[in-house]
Amino acid sequence: MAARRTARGTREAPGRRDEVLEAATRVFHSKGYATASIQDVADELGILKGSLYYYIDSKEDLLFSIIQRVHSDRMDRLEEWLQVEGDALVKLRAYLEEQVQAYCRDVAQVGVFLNDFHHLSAERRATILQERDRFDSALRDLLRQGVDQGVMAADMDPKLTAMAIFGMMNWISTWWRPDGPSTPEDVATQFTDLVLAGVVGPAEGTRGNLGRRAG
Amino acid sequence: MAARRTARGTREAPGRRDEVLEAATRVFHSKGYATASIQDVADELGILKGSLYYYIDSKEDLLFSIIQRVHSDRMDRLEEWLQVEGDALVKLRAYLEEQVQAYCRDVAQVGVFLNDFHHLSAERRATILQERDRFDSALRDLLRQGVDQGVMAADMDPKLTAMAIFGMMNWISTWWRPDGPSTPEDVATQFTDLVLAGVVGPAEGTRGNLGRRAG
DNA sequence: CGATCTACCAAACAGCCGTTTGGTCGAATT
DNA sequence: AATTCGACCAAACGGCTGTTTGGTAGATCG
Repeated sequence: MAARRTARGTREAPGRRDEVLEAATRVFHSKGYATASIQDVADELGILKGSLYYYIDSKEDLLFSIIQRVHSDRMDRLEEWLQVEGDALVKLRAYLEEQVQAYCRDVAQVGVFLNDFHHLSAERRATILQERDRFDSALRDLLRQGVDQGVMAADMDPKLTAMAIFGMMNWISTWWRPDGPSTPEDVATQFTDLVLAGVVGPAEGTRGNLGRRAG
Repeated sequence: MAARRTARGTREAPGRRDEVLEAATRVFHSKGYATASIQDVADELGILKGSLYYYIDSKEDLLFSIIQRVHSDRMDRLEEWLQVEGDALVKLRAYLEEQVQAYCRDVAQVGVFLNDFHHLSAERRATILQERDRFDSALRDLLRQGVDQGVMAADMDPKLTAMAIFGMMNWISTWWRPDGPSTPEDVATQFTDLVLAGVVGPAEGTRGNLGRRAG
């Protein structure tokens, strides 16, 4: 079996540790990190709460492990997306379809990431916030490019529009359920169509005149 | 001074009690209900934590008072909005401009309502959920009418589009700050224009073809 | 002037929290 | 066969939590 060092700190059997993380993810997602107790996580696994400390260092460490995992997944998807070629509309469509589907598929992890992010220690929060800024500005930059290229409405504000898009995506974790009526594809299609048409704006007249009574 | 009954349970001096609610709202909004302690609220007011019980019955009672207040405000705005006349696009514009601005102006209260709603007792939660359903379905119904009237895209799904709109509105409480760069009017304008153009869809061709490569 | 009421303080309460320590028991290794 | 190791149990720890109780200085009132 070759050299099989069981050195301290080396995670050798990833199986059980992953089960712990998954159980904690479910518990944190449904009760919230602050409300959920170590006891709750232990119950979900069927062991005593003290036994959990065989796998974790602290409760916050458990949260960090979960968040780090989703976060790096999300950053990986961003890197891949940056390779997409085409104009701003093509890239925006690719971004939304991929991202929205992922937000549904990993709904529990994403939910913990978004809701309980601020329970991390200051240093850990800062580490992740730094990368998260890259994530946020990527969308803003894309929208700005769309305006500059003339394919999106001239009076569209990239910053606020980005917040609107993040809002509808981030909110997914609060209502979407895998056993619900809508598939990840359904959500992605509807959200994408809404935003795409939205940033382009109406064909007739200026953007802000839809649904406005003559004046 | 006429009859000035100081009957038990009658809130006679609304001043200080309101200060308590406002302090709790600030604390709950920034730390979250579960994390925030009665101690934190007392510190914000500059009194001892035991003294708080002169004004409240329990911590959950405090939360309920806050939530009930925002909730009834929101329902009041809904009632007023139901009186607006015009086609679906006119009504949607009125809805968004009013709602988005209110979500900014009462950002702390709305934040507590959305984030800590699930910490209420089961009965209280059920009471509010019932009315909240009316709130949610009002927007869904409006979108459905828009499709039926032919002023909105035929392939737009009212349920999912409503969730997208709620998402961008509800997310406001997590990022918008009164001392930030954008005014409530800015946000309302951008969000409204985005959604209005979005639900109508692009003029040329079908809705789903924007930003899609030929195939 | 005495009584009542308002708005708090001071101190304690039980209960749950995250965490630590020491032990156990079967399986794997040597 | 002896030892080590992985995976957990059992029980305790101090600390903080929400809440209660009893008291009190000052304003108000009759």
